[in-house]
Amino acid sequence: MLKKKIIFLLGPTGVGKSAVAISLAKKINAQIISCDSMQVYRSMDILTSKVTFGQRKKVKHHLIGVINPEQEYNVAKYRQEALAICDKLFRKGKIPLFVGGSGLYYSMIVDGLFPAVPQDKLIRLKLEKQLKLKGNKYLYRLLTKVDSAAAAKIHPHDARRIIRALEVYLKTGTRISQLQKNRVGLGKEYAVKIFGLNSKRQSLYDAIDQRVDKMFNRGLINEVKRLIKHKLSRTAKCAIGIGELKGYFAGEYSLAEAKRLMQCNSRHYAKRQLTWFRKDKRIQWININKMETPSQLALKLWKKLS
RNA sequence: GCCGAGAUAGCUCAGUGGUAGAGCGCGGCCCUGAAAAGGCCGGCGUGGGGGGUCCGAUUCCCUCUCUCGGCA
Repeated sequence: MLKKKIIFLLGPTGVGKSAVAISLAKKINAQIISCDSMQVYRSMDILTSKVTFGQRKKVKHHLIGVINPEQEYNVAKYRQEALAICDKLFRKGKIPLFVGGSGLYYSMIVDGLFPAVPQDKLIRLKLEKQLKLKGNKYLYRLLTKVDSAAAAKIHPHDARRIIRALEVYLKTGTRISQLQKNRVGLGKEYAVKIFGLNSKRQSLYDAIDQRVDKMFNRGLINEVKRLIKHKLSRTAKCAIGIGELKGYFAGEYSLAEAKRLMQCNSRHYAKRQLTWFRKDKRIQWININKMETPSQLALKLWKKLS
């Protein structure tokens, strides 16, 4: 039986994945599935550097602008939706091309998520309250008692992960460290190709700085002004640019400073993405050295698909 | 030209007669239902040049250069 092809194109923010992906998709009759935790939101087009509608007409893009920014989103939802789209594409004889930079989302598609233990609002609230009252040391000690393996992996300051681990234990009576062993990723029926796009650090940072400049020229300020009239979900409001511009709107600092902060935070983000991807030895890296066009890069990738 | 202040990490600046720190930046790392989030680790240095005092100078003295104020 012929294996089902799935292709991933990963890389840090601003490296130029989108254009390459479109060019590649056209060559191989693929459709693009975004692998981006922020582009799933509507009304955040400039902010998250979505590809234009015109470009999206050339190649069908999935999971871009499908969620209301007032709603929360997470990996589990993403995985479910992305895999459903994958199946649909296979039935149509199309190749799914995942494109994005959200390392966790990528990893949960390829390597799987442990059996469903969704968030539990009540348990969460209780734990968050305890965190405020008694501090993270208290919660960490609690975790050490119920799941020492998880505690060993989590830093005592990392409140978010401590809470999640406790939540899983309190809800199911099973340790998260135990559950994490049961991951089901993409099976043998798939032929998976994973590419990473990267460039020299300085060029990447220059590109990021320029991209933020362009966002402002395209009307970022108005977009964010419109956006923050609504009560954004705690996931949506994490997009780089919202907090930075809010500070400016509140008169805490100048517009130039807001821009500087955005550039700085985007660079930090890109650096963390690279750390995440670097350890994944399945990724075939394509380094952009010269003035290669997206279609030239796509051709390079295409040749490696053979 | 005169007077004053200063010159220390990529930037802004502390500090000390026994070869130096902080914040930011920068680098590395962790990551399983918030992931553009959250957390951890790392000082990356010809102390402006030259001379002197001293066992020893980044620190004290002299001088030069430069920068910033003020007066001309």
